[in-house]
Amino acid sequence: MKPKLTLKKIAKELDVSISTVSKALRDSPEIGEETREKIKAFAKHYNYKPNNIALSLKNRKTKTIGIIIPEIVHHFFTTVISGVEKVANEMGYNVFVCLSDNSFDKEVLNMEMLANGSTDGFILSLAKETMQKGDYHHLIEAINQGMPLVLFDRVVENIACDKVIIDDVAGAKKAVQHLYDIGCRKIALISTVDYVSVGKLRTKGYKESLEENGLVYNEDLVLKVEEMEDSEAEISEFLKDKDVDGVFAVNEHFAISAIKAIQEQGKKVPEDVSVIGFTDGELSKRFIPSLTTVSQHGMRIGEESARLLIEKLERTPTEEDYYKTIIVETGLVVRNSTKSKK
Amino acid sequence: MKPKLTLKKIAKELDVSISTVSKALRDSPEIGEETREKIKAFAKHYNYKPNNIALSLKNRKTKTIGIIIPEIVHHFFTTVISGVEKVANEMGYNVFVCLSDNSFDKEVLNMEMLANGSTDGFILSLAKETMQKGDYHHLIEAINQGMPLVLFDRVVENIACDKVIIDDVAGAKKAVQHLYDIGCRKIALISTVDYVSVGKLRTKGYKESLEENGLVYNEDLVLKVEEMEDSEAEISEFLKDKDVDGVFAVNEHFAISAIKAIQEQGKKVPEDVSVIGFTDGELSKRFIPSLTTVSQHGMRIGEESARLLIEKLERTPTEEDYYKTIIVETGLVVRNSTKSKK
DNA sequence: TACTGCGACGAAAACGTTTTCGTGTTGAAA
DNA sequence: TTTCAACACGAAAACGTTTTCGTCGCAGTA
Repeated sequence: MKPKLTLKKIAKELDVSISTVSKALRDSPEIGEETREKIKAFAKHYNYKPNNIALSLKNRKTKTIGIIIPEIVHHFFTTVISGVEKVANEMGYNVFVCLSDNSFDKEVLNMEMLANGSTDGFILSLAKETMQKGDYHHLIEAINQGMPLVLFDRVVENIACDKVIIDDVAGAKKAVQHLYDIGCRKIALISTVDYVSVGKLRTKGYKESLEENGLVYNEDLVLKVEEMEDSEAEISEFLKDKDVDGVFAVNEHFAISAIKAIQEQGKKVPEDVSVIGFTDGELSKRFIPSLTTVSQHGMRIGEESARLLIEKLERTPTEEDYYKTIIVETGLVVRNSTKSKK
Repeated sequence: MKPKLTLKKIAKELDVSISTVSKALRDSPEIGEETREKIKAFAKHYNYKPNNIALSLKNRKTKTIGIIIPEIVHHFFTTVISGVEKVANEMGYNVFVCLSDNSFDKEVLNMEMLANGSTDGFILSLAKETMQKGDYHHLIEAINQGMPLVLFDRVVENIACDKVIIDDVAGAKKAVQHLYDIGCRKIALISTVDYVSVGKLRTKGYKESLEENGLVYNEDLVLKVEEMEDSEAEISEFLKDKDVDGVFAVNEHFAISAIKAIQEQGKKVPEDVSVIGFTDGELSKRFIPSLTTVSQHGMRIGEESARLLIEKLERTPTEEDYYKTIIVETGLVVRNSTKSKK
């Protein structure tokens, strides 16, 4: 109900000037001890808090970073957020999360919104629609305007900014290699359509690992799921009567759908077919059988992204500009959806 | 690289005054057509976008609402966010998401941050630690300062603000009634500690439903889980050799832990024991057996919350102030973790 | 000619800060 | 007594907008 205390009101109340109040509160030696204490006591008593907006306008910086993610249901993204928050808070920054819902328009809108003063820079994982369109003008514009940008996970090559990614190829190879090691020889791949960079790269890793182990790549064993919504039916159809002993899925949802399909055919996981996923989420941990997965260390990705961004923010603009790409190692978490080594 | 176009720069460039530029861009009839077109063309060409911070400062409103949630891993909260975003965007508002990580301090920090100009109001679900402490001074302060506040899900009684909740008691009764209807007579409850309001209320519903059906409340059949981390072990211990034919768990994690424990004892779900959860998340849908749950309609909760908040924001302050509590109906989603009716 | 009215634009205040640069009052040194 | 620091404080600009209220010139009217 009280209309917020300002410097001006304090000044009026205590019959001093605004500048005196400001200086007193910031412990300037310019102000006499008596006045200073009086002002500070008053401010404390009435719980004065400086107006952030005014500060931002004055300083031309907001001490805030934005993170735009395509969807929030993926556990991976939530861990990234945690990582970003962690280091941002340590460095005195606040974090605003925005969702693009995988929509190009919403991504652009969010960026414009954040770029017009609300934040000092942002961290972004591209929306699926954006990658499909291949339209990155909004990124370039932001960069040109001097907004630092860090891309993570779903990135695109020729944009001049820092990037934090995992080695999808290596991760996929790790997964397929593990399947090979436990004896699988007929290994299927369930991936996403190719314009999602991770789908493409993980497919590449799958191929390479097959080759390295002397297996041949067989198109019949590869499914590229189009629609997330119908993925379950599509996967079930794909696996029907297929002679496989291992499945590598590029995310945990696909992996679970695969397990269900396999069980419905009367086969057992992992005895008859071993299944391995990507992204270590809640589902992977708690499903029965629990899933062997390639873990992405979302937390670390978030931390690195935030570190890169803040580093850039706090550098004097005269320093040389160059861009880094940080690759965060993947790990392999072995659980019960794959046979044990023989 | 270019230091952002401002009204002042446009004015200088075109040799008119700042006010003229501002008016021209807002299509004021005060400005002659020729000048107006010239200015608009220039602005468009150089992609002028007004500075949000300056606007916020001037208008004393940000057209932004904040939502603070305790944790992001619960699918329920993510659906609430979606709901909030949906109606907020429709009404021309932006949404900032902040996490309290269930920590009291972080909740207070987030609120102060958001209250100092960044947002016009917020939507909040209380952190566990806050409810445990019972310290709500930060809420009261915010309200006193004229920041509208909407609480959802984890609310507290005597705070003067709008609230959006589900009828936890009724939802719990629905669940237990369903167990009764399919023939269960020895029904266990797995709940949280009582200071989490939902735990308390759902326990109440459990009791009431037992009574209504002529069953007696038996403390031995009730577990209040203390630590989320060790919940699995705790639940397993609790169910050991316990003679039950139905389990009502107040969230999906507990429900799944219960199913695991039951299966480990060599019993079958749902043949020997029926299990029902609360909150309809990803896990419930995809677990095997899929979970029968009480669904909370997070999307609608988010929508209602945003609607309430914006309504309050756009009302002239002279109008009468009173507070609503909206109760969103729960639904029962019957899946495979409960027997079918006989 | 003198007044009125209007079209087209500019000056300035305001939002809440911080900060630079005064300015007036002391007390002490010369 | 004069001069000069030191001290304690205030005025004002600046950040980027919007908006109210001029002001100026000119055409139309009496």
